[in-house]
Amino acid sequence: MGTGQTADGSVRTPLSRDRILVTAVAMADTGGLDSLTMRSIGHELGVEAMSLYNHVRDKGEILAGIADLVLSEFDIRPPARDWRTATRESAISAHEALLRHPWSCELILAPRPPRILPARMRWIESILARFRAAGFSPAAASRGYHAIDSHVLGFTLWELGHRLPDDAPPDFLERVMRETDFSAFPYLLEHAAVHRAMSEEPELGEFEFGLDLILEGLDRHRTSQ
Amino acid sequence: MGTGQTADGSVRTPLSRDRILVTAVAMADTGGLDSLTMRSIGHELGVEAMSLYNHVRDKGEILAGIADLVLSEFDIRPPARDWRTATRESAISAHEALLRHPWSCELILAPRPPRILPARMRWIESILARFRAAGFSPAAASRGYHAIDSHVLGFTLWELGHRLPDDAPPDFLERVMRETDFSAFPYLLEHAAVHRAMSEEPELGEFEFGLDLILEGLDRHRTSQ
DNA sequence: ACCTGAACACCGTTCAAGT
DNA sequence: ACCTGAACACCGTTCAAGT
Repeated sequence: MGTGQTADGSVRTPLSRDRILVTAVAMADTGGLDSLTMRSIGHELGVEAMSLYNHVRDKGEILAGIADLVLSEFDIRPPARDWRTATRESAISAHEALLRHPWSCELILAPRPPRILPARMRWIESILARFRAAGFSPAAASRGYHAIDSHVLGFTLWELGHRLPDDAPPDFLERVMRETDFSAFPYLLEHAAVHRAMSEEPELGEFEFGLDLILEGLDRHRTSQ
Repeated sequence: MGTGQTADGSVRTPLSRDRILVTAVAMADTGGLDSLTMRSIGHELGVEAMSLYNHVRDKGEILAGIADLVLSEFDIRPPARDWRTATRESAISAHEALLRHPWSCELILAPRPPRILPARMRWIESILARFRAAGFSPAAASRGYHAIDSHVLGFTLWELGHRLPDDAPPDFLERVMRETDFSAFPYLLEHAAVHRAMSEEPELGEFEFGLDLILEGLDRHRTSQ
C-alpha cells in the first residue's frame, strides 16, 4: 500500500473521477445507496477514503455524478417517426435505465442539494425539441415535458417502492398477507388478488398504461393552445 | 433535569410516542428530514436521545410514524358526487397535504425499510372502493389506483424538486440563468421563459393538468375491461 | 501530485446504572 | 417505569505529514 502497487504486487490503476463514479454505480447496483460510504468506495478501489477527496469535492459530487451517469443511459435519439412514437420509445428507454439502477430515481428526484446535471439537460431538451417540432406551442411543449418527465421518474420510483426487496425471504409476501388484517379493507384484498392473477399472465405494463394515457391526452390537447 | 421538571421549574409533560411524532413533524416542516436526529428530537423535547428508545423501537419507526401522520391528513371522504369529481377532490387534498410537508413524499415513496402504514391502507382502500362502486372491474380499479396514487406521490415529489429551496438567495434563479450556457439548449431556454410568463399570470396548476389527463383516460377506458 | 494517519465533530444504538 | 452517562461502531471531512 502507498507504493503504487496492490497487495498482490500488480500495478495499481491510478484513481480518477471516472473510476470512482463507475465503481460507485456498480456498488449501488448491488448494495443500494446506503452501501455507499466514502470508506467503502475507497476500499473497493484499494485506497483510503481520504484519497477520494483528491478527485471529487465531497460525497454529494459522487451522488450527483452517478445520477448523471444513469441519465446518460436514457435514449434521447430514438428513430423519429411521429412525435408520439418517438416520445413513447424514449420514455420507455428511460424507464428501463431507471429500473437497471433502482437507486437512481430517488437521487434524481430528490437531490440534496439540487444540482444541474448535464445529461438531464440534454434529456429535457430532446423532449421539448420533439414537441416543438411537432407543432406544439411553447406552453404546450412545457406541459408535455412536465407530464412525461414526472411520469418517467415519479411512476418508476412509485413502482420500485412496490417491488419486493431482493433480499426478502421467499415467503415474505405470504407472511404479510397472512399477518395483515384485511377485514376493514375488502378492496385492498381484491387488489392483491388482481396482482397475483396478473403475475401469472403478464399483460401490458403499468408504466406503459399511464404513459399512453398521457400521450393520448397530449394529442387531444395539442391544438387547444 | 431528571427531576421531572424542566429548567424553569415547570412540570415536564411526560414523553410519549405521540409527542415524539408530533414534534418530529414540526421539526421536519421547518428544517427538513436532515434536521431529524435522535439527539435533536430529544433536545426539542427537553430529554436525552436515549429516552426516545423507551417509546419507539428505532429511528425508522419515527420516520414511518411521521409519514403516516401526513397520510392521515389526506381527505378520504370528500363529498361523493360522481366518481370523477370525488377522485379529483381527494387527489387534490392529498397533493395539498404533501405540499404542507415537503419532506413526506420521499418518505412515503422510498421507505427504508418498507413498512405497512395504516393511513396508507385506508387511503388506497378509499380509492379502490370508489372505482368499484362506479362500476370499474377489479382490474380496471387496480389500474386506476396505480395511476392516481403514482401521480399524487410521484408528481408532487417531482414538483417539489423543481421548487427553489426556502433558504435560496433571492437572486439565485437569475444567477443560474446567467451562469448556465444555453447555447446547446434553445428549447430549455424557451421553457424557462414560459415559466417566467406563467408565474406572472398563474393558470391551471400542473398537478391538475396531469390529474385530468388520467381521469379522462380512465373514463374512456372504463368500459373496455 | 497524489495518498495516508490521525483527528474532529458528528451519527444511531446499547446497556448498566440511577431515580 | 422511565430517564441518563458512558460507551461503541460507525459516518463525512480536514489537515499536516509522508512519498
